[in-house]
Amino acid sequence: MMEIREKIIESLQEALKKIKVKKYPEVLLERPKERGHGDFTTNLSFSLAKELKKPPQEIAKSLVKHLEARPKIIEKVEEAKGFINFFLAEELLFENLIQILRKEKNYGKSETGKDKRIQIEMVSVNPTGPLHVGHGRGAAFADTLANILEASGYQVEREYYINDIGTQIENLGKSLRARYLELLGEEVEFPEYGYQGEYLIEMAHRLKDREGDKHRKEKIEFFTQYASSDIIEGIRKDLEDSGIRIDSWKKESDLHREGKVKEVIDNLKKKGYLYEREGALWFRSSQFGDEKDRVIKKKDGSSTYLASDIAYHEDKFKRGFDHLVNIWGADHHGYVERLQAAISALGHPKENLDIILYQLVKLSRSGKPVAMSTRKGEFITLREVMDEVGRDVTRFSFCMRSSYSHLDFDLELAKKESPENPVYYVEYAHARISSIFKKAKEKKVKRKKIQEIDLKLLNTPEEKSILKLLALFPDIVTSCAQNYQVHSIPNYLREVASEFHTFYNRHRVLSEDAELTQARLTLVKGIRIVLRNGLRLLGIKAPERM
RNA sequence: GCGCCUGUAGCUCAGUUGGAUAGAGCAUCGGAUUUCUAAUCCGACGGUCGCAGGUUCGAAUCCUGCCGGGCGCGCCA
Repeated sequence: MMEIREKIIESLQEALKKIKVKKYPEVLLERPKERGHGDFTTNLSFSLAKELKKPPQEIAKSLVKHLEARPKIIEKVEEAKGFINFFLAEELLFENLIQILRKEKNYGKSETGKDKRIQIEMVSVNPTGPLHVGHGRGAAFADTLANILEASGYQVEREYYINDIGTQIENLGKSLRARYLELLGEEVEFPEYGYQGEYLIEMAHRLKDREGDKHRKEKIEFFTQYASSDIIEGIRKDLEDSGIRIDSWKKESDLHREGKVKEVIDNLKKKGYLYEREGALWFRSSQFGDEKDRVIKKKDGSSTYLASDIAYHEDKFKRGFDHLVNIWGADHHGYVERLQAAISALGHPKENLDIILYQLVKLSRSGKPVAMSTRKGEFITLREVMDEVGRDVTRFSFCMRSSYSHLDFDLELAKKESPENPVYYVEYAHARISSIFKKAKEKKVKRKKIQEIDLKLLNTPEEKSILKLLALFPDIVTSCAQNYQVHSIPNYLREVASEFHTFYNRHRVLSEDAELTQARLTLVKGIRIVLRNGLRLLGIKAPERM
């Protein structure tokens, strides 16, 4: 479809020359929502009206006069209330259908990001507790976005950054130690900022069952290490079972061990962006748009989380990625500016780092709000939701909404509504088509070669409409990749499924009319390919049968 | 108090860089199948796009103010 857009824009530019307009704004084509307004439309004459001192209608009319219809592309051009509407030639849509069958798995892919390496930092939940629903949203979103970027030709690496050091992790270790000693019958005070969740009690049980009391005298480091790697293992499993791929796991502790944190601090110091005050070392982030300067090394000599994070991003750039994308929960938004400040200070163009925030999930159970806190052990885990409603529903639901929307999630409601989840509507369309092919095989319908099939027989309004819709798929994928959004994919798939179901109810694919049967089999095959490709982007199965 | 996000049908949300008559799903009501899967289809009902101004040919979309909701404002991560 991209080429068509370009061709129309080209003809418009030629027409502009003919009516002697030299200066004109960028020609924008959009897809009208009203069917009667054609397949593409432009408001060009409105933007020209002021300069030419003519009413838009008049400009549009004279442009239309000079727009030669290109028989194989444009069937009709018309002026309407100042807009110029283009109607595509049917042949183009038939040609597109052939392309869909030919490209199959590759239909929807593009080379927008060819030869570009992009890294996505995703999930990166602190290993202090299991993944909860909120994390699940971020993970599903990030994974889908990564799929979309891959489909757009980027070389994508998905990385999980593990904050495996610092006070939180220490508290985790202290908590596990307390639980463990409790089990061994010792009286211990639970740490003030300890993690109170059930999962640590279970972990302590497992430790005791496996290794008895031999860790009674062990130092905190042992428990810290044990607890965090146990939790990481759980997270790894949760992600795997959600179909979420992580290519690389990066530990914060490694950055320290490799001296990268010190290195980056020295580097900033050399550039003159650090200063001392009240015994601490500060970064002049306010010079780069942050609201105030930030501490990078504490009074006690240890470095802050920000220092590690700067080192981490410096490391990513050194690994040669052209572009970095971080998917963060919106609760981290206060952190965006200081990190971007650091990126600029280190001499990287700030456009090379995009931080995409997804809004947090507002959780409730039967209408009652649930405040989630990993520390207090109050949360609904991703695992729980997946067990209750299934992976497909979970992923589809999380990707259906814009990442900016403050999602309401009620577990009871989700359970109740999951049989009605739109994902089944889409999957069902796919299953129905598969069933048609099974039937065709049983009936021994021979498939003709595509060149021999008369696609012009696809002439009902339902068929024409589907053909147009199918042609939009590559544009949808591309625009998702450009805007770092994913929700148009589920919405689009629902539309495709909806049009298919309508078609299915009104017309038969397998009929007495052999020629028509061939044409319609081609059409539904095209639909199936688009559904499959779309579902694959979402990490959801496309069932043959339901 | 300051900052970011957000407010669209009873509910959950779309609405493509400002476009033509604001759309889906769910819910409610009514209808459709001896046919390739009824997890389907068709129809009806449902709106002051939070409120008030402004910008312009044109605003749900941009600007300002107010109101409501979420989140963040540590030498925590």
